[in-house]
Amino acid sequence: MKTQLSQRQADAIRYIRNWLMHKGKTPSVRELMTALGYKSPRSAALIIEKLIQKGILRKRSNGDLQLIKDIDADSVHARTVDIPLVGMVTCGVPILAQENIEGYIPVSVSLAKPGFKYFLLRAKGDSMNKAGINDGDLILVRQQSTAQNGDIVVALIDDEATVKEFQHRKNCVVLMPRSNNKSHKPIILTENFQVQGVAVTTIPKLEV
Amino acid sequence: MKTQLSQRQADAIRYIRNWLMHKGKTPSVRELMTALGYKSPRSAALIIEKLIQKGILRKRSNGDLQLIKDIDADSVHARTVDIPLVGMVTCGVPILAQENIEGYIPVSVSLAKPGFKYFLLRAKGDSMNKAGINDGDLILVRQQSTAQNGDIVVALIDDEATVKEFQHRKNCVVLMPRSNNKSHKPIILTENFQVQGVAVTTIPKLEV
DNA sequence: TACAAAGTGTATCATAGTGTATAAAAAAAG
DNA sequence: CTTTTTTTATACACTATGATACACTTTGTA
Repeated sequence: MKTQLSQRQADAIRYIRNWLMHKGKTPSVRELMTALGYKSPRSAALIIEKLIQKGILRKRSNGDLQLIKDIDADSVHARTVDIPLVGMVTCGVPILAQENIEGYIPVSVSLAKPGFKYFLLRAKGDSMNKAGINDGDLILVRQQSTAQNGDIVVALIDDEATVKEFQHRKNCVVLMPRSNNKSHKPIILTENFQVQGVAVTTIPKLEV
Repeated sequence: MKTQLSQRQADAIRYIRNWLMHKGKTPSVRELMTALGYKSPRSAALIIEKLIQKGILRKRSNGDLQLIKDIDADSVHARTVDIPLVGMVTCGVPILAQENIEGYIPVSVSLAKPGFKYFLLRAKGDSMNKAGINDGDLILVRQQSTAQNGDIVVALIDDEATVKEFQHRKNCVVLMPRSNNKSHKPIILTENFQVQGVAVTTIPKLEV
């Protein structure tokens, strides 16, 4: 399988993959156009035609595009998707709102699997250091509103992104710290609260 | 192999090699024409045909030219080895596959030591300028699949040869940019990915 | 409901650059 | 001089790109 791709075509595939990951659909011709630096929709349409011809894209009956044989994450050819890095959480706003996103970091698709939404969160404090999460680490979080007992979850408590261990009790939810610092206390919540996501991996602090 | 070359043919090879090293492609027929002082594209095309006939150039299936061997390599006193120059990376194929090699460039054996495999790669962008690697520089890479923390490695990320600093963390691998441009982000990968090689030297871009 | 605005994919035509081919002109060799 | 080789001047087909237009769908609003 030796598919000769031009630079533009490779850029297009990566752009489409990211768009799929974050918005759940493929970009329009004009969005691809501006993203690739073209000035005519025709040029982007031609790129798409070429990719369809090469069997990488497919056009469904309803006109939508589908990315076919892209996701083969072998160890030699690493593929990545851009995951938003959430910095400070702004009050009263969804955690993934534009104003909370500091930037996008490429993450291997073997960590951030297409089909789910992820974000990266910078850990603060030492409330989870027994779980290997220390101040400044990056936490890769899969966005979902449900959790199992023992999961490390991200929750919005008092307009702050909190990382704790999830424990569902008889009629309430407890968020447990995992720290050797005794000053951190469990947080007790009612059952009808929502988690923002579940931690998948942590990346030790990157000194930049 | 004593290939007798006319002056014009030798000039053409030098010109083509410079284009390969600095622009990453072979010149068009008309550019060769003006460079050699011809006034008709036919003349330059004839030169190319002759060089193909002598086995110095090769025409690929897609029409691009490839520099098979370099004239300097014929000179006995020059203690050089021909190192493949890798251009666009074809997806799903080893980085040193024939279709990725634009040509061969003579490099001193004091840099490319016999016993290892090397290739040359053209740096793109400014993501490593703090490490002294700037856009357009040629990077001499020793081919190997292991790396130490802090090594400047070449990896295949999203069908592109990426040059970054290698950092192995607890449960993942991070490729760090070394730039004073903040827009470059680290790339987060899993442990089961392979490095293509380690940068040995960089050859700064020269003006043509 | 009706209508306007914006966004969608697609098509048309023009332009510039590409490699290549043809035949005439010029130069070199006999 | 004639013959052969090299160089020139064009022409042709092909590709990539750009500017623009057209019909269609969605969406918000009156």
